[in-house]
Amino acid sequence: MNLEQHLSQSSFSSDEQRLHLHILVVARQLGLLARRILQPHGITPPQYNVLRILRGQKGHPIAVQSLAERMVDPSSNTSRIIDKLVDKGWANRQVCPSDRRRADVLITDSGMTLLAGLDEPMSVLFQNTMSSLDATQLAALNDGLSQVLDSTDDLIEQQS
Amino acid sequence: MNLEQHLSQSSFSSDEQRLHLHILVVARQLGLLARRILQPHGITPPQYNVLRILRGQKGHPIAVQSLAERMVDPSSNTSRIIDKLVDKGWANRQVCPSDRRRADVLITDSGMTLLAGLDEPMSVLFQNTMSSLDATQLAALNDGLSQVLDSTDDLIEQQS
DNA sequence: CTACATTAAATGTAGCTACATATATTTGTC
DNA sequence: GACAAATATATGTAGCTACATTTAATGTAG
Repeated sequence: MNLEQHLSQSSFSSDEQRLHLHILVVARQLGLLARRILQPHGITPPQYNVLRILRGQKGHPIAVQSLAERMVDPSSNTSRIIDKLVDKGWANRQVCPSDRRRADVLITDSGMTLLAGLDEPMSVLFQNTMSSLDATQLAALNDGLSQVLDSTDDLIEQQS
Repeated sequence: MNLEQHLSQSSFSSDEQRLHLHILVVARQLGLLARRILQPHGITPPQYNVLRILRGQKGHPIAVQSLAERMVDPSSNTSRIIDKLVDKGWANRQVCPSDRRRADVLITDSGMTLLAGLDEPMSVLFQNTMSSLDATQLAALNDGLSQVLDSTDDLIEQQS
């Protein structure tokens, strides 16, 4: 089932447009599959993303702003994502003593336990979705998307 | 700026995970750029997606369900997207006489005019974001993502 | 030391998705 | 023809993003 069949469309106006749509459609499917793994554990993809960043801090607290920079979806909503994590006992938030505008965020033991149980199924998901690609293709896709990321970064920066 | 820099992360656990994140991050950026082109015209990406499908019908009405199948984000919310298009005068909806459960949707002249003005800037966006890729890379990316799409389709189907 | 600008985080709003459910209509079975 | 199953669409809800604004704390110039 190629993109044309997936969207019931006979053709696209250019290979560039086709790639654009390919990226959007595949991203949607990957997000959907991840969501279904996470949902039974009561966690959403952005919450999982934040929790993984917190674990990567290895005990060092991190400010909300630095968290936002590392997220897949860096937005001004990081505060609200953290609210949910704190509500569920997976993270801790406290005002930074040296700069009381800042909020230091830390993962809790409960959060670490949750992540430990999710590592394997998520890793299996990565393998399953990419299983048809050989090492050469994997590298070519990563390289190509890295170039596209550069272009989009430039275009987004130009606008600000 | 590669993915590691973009997410302020030193490494990933596998090339598969790196590709997974690459796809999500690039999709987000492409969506953001598209949104900024569309926003001044008062239309959102999903609304634009639906309107383009309606134009592709060349005057033939289409049912909500068929529309949903052709969308990048096929969801149960197509009705609400159409609500917005109708409110803004870009589309028409009327009960299908032969099956009154169905709603036939058509693009209006106003909708056609809107799309005509958006064709060029959107096409420029596709070219700009993909400009660093040569024809071989474009083909490799489209082929690779097509394989991933197959895998995700299989995995999603298994679950239903 | 006061006034203004800057910064960090939180909040308000509109629009979106995913999932579940409700409503209305048609189809199929007896 | 009545009635259950299936179908097409619409609606309810929680959580999400993008953008703008607000609140609180810190920096800085005079």
